[in-house]
Amino acid sequence: MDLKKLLNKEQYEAAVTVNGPLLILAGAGSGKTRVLTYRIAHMIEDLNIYPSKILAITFTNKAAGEMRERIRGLVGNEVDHMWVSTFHSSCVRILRREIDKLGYNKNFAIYDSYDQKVLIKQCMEELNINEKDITDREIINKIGEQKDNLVSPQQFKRENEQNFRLNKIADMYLLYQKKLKNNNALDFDDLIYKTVELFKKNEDVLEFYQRKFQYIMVDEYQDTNKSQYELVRLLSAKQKNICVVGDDDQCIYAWRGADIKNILEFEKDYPEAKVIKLEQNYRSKANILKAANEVIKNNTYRKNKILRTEDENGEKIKIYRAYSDIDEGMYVANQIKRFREEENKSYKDFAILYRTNAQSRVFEDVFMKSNIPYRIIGGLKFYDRKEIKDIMAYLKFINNPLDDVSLRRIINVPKRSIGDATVQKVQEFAASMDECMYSVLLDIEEVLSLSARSISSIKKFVSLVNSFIRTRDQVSVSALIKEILDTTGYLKELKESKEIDAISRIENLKELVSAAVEFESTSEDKSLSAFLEKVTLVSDVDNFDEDANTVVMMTVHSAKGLEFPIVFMVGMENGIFPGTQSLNDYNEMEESRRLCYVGITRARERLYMTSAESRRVFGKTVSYSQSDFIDEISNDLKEMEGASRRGFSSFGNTNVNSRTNNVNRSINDSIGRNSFNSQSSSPKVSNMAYTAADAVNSQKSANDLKPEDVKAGAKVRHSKFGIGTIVSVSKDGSNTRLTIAFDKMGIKNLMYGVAPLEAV
DNA sequence: AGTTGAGTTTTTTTT
DNA sequence: AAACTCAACT
Repeated sequence: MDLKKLLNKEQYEAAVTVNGPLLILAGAGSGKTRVLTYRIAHMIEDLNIYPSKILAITFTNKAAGEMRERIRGLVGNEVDHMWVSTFHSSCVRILRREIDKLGYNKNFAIYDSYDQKVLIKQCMEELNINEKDITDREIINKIGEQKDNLVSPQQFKRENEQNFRLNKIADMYLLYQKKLKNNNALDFDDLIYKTVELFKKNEDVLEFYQRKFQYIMVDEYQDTNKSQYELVRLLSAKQKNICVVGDDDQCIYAWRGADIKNILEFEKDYPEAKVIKLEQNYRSKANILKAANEVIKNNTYRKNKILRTEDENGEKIKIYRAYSDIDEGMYVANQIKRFREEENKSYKDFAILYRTNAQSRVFEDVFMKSNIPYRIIGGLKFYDRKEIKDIMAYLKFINNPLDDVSLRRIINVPKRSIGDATVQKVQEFAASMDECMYSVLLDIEEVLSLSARSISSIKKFVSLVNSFIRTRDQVSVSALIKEILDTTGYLKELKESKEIDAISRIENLKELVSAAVEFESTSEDKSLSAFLEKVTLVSDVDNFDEDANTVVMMTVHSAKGLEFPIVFMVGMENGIFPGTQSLNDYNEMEESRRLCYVGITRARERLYMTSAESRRVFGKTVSYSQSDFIDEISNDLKEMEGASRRGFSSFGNTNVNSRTNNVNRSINDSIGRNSFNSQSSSPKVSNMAYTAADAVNSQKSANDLKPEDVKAGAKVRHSKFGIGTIVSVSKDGSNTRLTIAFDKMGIKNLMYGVAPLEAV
């Protein structure tokens, strides 16, 4: 293979460095998948390395599938002997073979976050923990954090016995793990944690996999957490043929335990490591790339790296400040229509990227009305729908009858007169015998406190599920699903139901059957557990089909690894992106900025960044200033788009009618924050359109509270909150934030120069 | 056992 | 604004 012709100098260097530790710092769009693909092909074709000795770990199943196909294009079906998969899938594959060594059964269930929550609630009940004292979410997060960091329940308990709250959570962690094991189930974090545990406790098993995987590659290394780091370290410890690829600037999963240190300190872990930087970008026009560089350089904790391109500048980045969230949506819709008419673009050329899933709603409404076909990636997934979850619970239980969580979900669905009270008794009896509920159901007569009627209902249920369990290995998954739908009466109940969405639910169930049929025709392993695994571990992006001709909407997180000709980053407002949580936390702010960097670098040709002066959040109207990230892009790279606003004539118009003024003022008053400070506070933005907002602002700056009056201890009057005392003053960029304790209204955070304040 | 209604909470981001 | 929870009522 003539790699020198196919790759640039750095890429070539990276592809032919096969032995020893290698860190590839690959900027966005620098062709790292290309490098990895050729690297592997080179290993197989030129160096005659057995494909089965190579392990390639990617971040998503989609990335894995794509890489596999690209390698197949180079080396043919040899690729099928290689492991190309995500951390989670690889671990499942290992655990399916070895987990009995940890005392689990090989057909273990994988609990998704829903199952996890149910089990946590059960634990809370048993330990008498009130939701009001510690929320289930806090507990789930804390336990997840421990698993990401490889802290066992025992260790966590030992370390926190002094702390009342953490000690309680430690008890929860202990009980939760015990229950998981009783249910023969692992949660997402366990998949990694237990694999590491397996390797640490069974040297022979570790050695086997060390010998098997002599060459290891990890993509998106910046997003690995401690447990994933440890897994890779263990596997590569013997051969040290470890190649990691990543971009510290794209680390956006710190909240999930991703440790940016893993990449920044790779050279410390492996002093003999070779480091190669890929800084040549092949994706975006120069202006977009420059903007990305300008934004990210504001971060301090990073490797210095500047992306460059030989491509032309291209269009400037378009900035649009909408009047409202709906206006923002219409603006985007109009741009899409215009591009289609004037430049002959197709729908699939556009992506709408936002910070949170909830933001998709407005765009859905607008696009629906404007007849723009769209798809949403993420949010409520197909497999999260109630009817799908019900049937999936049947399948999970049939596959693993120890699974009490699934059993409880299906035992009275559809209605078969086994009420909560009955289930509760069974559950308690099972707990007292330290057995799973199913085994109690099998000998239901032993539970003395049940009525004859309950017992007969349960017996019917048991014979029903037993028939499923018997046919489990005889029939295909799709046939099993159909049988469940029929013999349980689930479908019948839906058909007779008067509920409005019954029809769409039936449609969804049909789709589930098709999904199973599709699985049967494509998957090598056609077993029930393979199906369940696939469904549980597949993310929404994995199903993203770039050929379907629709506009696509997703979070910036989901967009990682993807690219689009025209990208709209919407909701670019302080309070959303960066979110309120980030505004006062340095690390969060840096992560937000990295996320912004990821968003910008998704664009190939055109980038739009839009915001709105007012929007509805939680049913309330709020107004946020334009994102500081936009200010970080210099003026010669961006231009303000059409300042046309309904209700205003805008350019240079400082003559604002008083009605508008009052409306804006009351919005600001109600949230104690200025929506317009960004423009007025950035004098460097010179050639941008003057808007009504500026007039409001200049008017307001003439308020009665003089700069010398702004100090802690000073008494002030607010037009709405009354008299208060300034508690603290803090500079935040070009804004001055005041914390004021009002006599009647409590403590508020307000912005000086914006809030209607006067000295007292 | 199931339904209604008041009250509460939700938003980060995902395998 | 919508979804969810909990309790009191049929």
